[in-house]
Amino acid sequence: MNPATIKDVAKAADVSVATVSRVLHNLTGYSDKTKQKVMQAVEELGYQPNAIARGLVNKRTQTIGVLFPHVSSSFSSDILHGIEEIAQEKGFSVIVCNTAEEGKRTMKYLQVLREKQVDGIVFTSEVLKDEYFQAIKEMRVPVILVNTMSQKHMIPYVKVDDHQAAYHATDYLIQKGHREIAMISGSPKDRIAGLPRLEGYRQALADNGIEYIESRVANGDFNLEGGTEAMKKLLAEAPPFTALFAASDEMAIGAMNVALERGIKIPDDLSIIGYDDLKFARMIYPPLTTIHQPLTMMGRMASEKLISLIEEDSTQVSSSIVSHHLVERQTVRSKP
Amino acid sequence: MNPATIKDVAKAADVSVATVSRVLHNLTGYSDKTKQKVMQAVEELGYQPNAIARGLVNKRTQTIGVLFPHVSSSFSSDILHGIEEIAQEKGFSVIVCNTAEEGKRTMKYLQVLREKQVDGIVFTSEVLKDEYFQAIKEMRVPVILVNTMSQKHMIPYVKVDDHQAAYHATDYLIQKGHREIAMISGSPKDRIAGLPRLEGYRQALADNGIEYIESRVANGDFNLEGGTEAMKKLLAEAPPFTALFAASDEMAIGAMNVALERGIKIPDDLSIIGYDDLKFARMIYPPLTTIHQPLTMMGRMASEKLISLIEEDSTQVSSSIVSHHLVERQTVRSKP
DNA sequence: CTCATTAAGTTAAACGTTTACTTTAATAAA
DNA sequence: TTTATTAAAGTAAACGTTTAACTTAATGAG
Repeated sequence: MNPATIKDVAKAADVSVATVSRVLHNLTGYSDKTKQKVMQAVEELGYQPNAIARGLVNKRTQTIGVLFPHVSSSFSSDILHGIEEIAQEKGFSVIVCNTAEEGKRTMKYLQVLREKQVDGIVFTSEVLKDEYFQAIKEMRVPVILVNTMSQKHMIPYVKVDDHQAAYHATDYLIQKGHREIAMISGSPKDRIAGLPRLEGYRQALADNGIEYIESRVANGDFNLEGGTEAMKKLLAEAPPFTALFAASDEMAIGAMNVALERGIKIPDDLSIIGYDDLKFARMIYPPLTTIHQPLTMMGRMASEKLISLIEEDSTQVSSSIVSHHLVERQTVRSKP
Repeated sequence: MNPATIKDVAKAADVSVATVSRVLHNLTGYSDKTKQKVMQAVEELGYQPNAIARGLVNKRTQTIGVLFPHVSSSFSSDILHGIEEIAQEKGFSVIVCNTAEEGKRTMKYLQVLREKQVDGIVFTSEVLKDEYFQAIKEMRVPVILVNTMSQKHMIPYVKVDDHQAAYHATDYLIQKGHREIAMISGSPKDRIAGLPRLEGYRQALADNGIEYIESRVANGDFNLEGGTEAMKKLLAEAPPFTALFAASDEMAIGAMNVALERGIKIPDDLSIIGYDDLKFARMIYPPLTTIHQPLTMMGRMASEKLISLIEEDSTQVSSSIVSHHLVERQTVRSKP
């Protein structure tokens, strides 16, 4: 026996499907008695509405798609967590899409999401290519960018101000008395997370009258291995430094590990500040001082914005720069 | 102008919708000439099929639902990664469902998944209550369990043998010459991940003629704080020990941190082995020796099994015990 | 030339809802 | 009593596909 449909309920309650539908939606146009009959039939048959059929007529699926470059990173999953939380609260489901490195599957996924008629899209941590923008535009659903942005197209985004956050981190080290400050950066070609952090660092130095020395910054590609390599390079080639700003926690940890191996004490011999505040930043020893990005909250905000765009069909775009904050743990200390 | 439908294509190509549908599905019953016309119309109109409408008639949505207790844990996201990877390869989308602690939202989500007509369900890391089982049974879709199992119901699962893995970890310490071995466990009430690991530990001791001392095991609830608390308790109350088996990496790290704070050198003074091999196990210093659970692969396997269950409608259940392995890093050393 | 076969195509029902429109009957107002 | 009003329902179209059943015309066999 197949699952009960609204027709079965109607038959069992001896009314029309329209009436059943009305009862189920709490509309008007039926007596208390009919309502009882209907409810009883629903109960007996274990009826559950079919959202697919509903979606077909409403042209609404109550589903959003979320695109990530790496689903499994701690980073993405924190954002996802926030998105999912709000979505479910508001009656939406979320389809996760792993676009893989370089957005290899982005176009493919965009098409799937279109065919599946999602009501909106969250696009995270990847640069929004023109091609993507066009595809999304054709779908005529709202998008919201998280942890990325587009200067070319007016699309609402949620992100922290990387430049400012990097400035903050660097300035913090300076306030602690450091003047020889190295940096492990992301790729300067990355205009979203790479360049701005590098520039924030430079600006902070400049504003404090500290000379920028190019050999004091090394690119670590945001990951652990990159961090250790960059640290080794810095130790070998850069003029001595008493503090280090790493543009990601992973790189910070890579750097800490080589320091540890070489007997460089943290924070006594070297102060380190990271960026991201991933879960493990507080797990390592000593716990990492870092820039906290409120990822879960950013996910929530994005979800909320997107859904209001969907429901109110409002056309106004509003982006949010969410504020980072610096969490002081134990890897930075004042220079005497 | 609304998105083009198959009717629009039919009109533009001057054929019936049935014909369009057939050429789109590469069936027979049309000439080359018509195919050209249709393809051209598709092109011009930018037609994309509507999966919702298709789902309604096919009774297939090409979508699976995945239930997790914590979406944001590194643990879950590795599994999700594997699931998503295979799913997309096979043309399925995945809806993520965060059931929250204690499965507070599990029933609610099961209902959503039913209404959305998912074709199958992956249920992870949570005990399958009777209530859940009934709900899923009523949906008449295949389920597969990951990282959990049910002795009561015959449902295929993918997991490692926790008892055996814990035995392995403990035995490894013993082979390294340790005989005073403490354990930080999960809750013994947890029959999936808690008890079996504890029993694996006990069994390994027994098989090697080592007495089990109750005060040498402390419950750390699988998380960091629990790990640090348990470690403190052990240090204070347990008879001295030279090695420690922690039933999760997080707890292992918690323990390592208190060791570090108290000047206990790892592995010189104390050997530690963890369980899970989360991403950060190799990031910390010294890198953690631990039991590797192939989470991504488990996700892949689950996805594959589920989809074959969906597609072949085969009714045979086959579970997989996947093999863990011990990854030797730098937190264990032989006792002289 | 007739009949069967086949290829190329069309028609229309079905999937499970929602909803605009219509009908029916009861009640109230005049 | 007649007419308007209202509440309680029913009817049927629509959403965008797929597909079984049917039609038409061309081809070939006998």
